[in-house]
Amino acid sequence: MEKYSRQRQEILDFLIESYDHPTAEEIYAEVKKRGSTASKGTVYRNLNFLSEKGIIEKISMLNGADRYDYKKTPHNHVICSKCNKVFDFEYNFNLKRLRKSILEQTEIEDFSDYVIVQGICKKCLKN
Amino acid sequence: MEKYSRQRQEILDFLIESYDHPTAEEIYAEVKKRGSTASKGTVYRNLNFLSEKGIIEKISMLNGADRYDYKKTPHNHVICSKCNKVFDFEYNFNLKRLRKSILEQTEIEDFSDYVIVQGICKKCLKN
DNA sequence: TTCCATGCAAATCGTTTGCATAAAC
DNA sequence: GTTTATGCAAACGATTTGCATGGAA
Repeated sequence: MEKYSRQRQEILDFLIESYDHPTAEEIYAEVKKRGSTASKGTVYRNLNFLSEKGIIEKISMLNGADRYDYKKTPHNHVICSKCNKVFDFEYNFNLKRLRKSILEQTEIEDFSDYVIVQGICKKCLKN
Repeated sequence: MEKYSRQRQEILDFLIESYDHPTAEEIYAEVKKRGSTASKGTVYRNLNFLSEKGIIEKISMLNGADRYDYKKTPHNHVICSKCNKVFDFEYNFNLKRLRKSILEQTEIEDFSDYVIVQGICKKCLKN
């Protein structure tokens, strides 16, 4: 039930080479600049499609537009709650123990092997 | 520069007794039902005020409206990415080590002592 | 030739804002 | 009296949707 399209490919291609968690708006602007015919609706539709497929990750933001990340290797995110910048970090959680805690305490059955932490970045701390 | 108001108190009171991470809309409906005169604008303004003060926590959602939580005791959140339900869980992270990883790998200086995990709940897994 | 994906624009949702009024101090 | 908070409605940004058309299988 899935069909190839040039626009979807262009959007995914951009995300694969992208390392700074762009917003839908930024993705739209960039693929346009590269000559894509993709409309804004198509960009949103494909971002949803790709994240439902598990190919990319939708990063929900505290304030402002969501951001998107191609799933290269599993990694965690820290988000600056002032400027919304997203940083990647690697960390070896005790997944077995974390899994046990969540299963025991909540109704969640299946979950991601990465976490999100909120914080304030150096730059914003100065201001 | 801060002044008491009945509406703010009503909103906070509701959040204190609330254990299910309501949205702004739900908070508005509930305080209204209890006889508050608070308008929707006032609800939003106060939720922002209270979360900037650190009295409540704003939980940014993957899809749909943000949710709010009175800060009872520090705890982590797992969010079902299908139905958006938020579950609390307690877990003893190795905060020292986590702190070190984040400081070394990112520009984040100061961060929360809880994490957010994404998952799918039992109910949604069935469908 | 059948569907799925697109482009476009209008619609929707969640949230913020401007302004006149009301309440706190 | 001065300042901060409110109510209301309009404005806003981000995202979704309906519909006619175009492109892939």
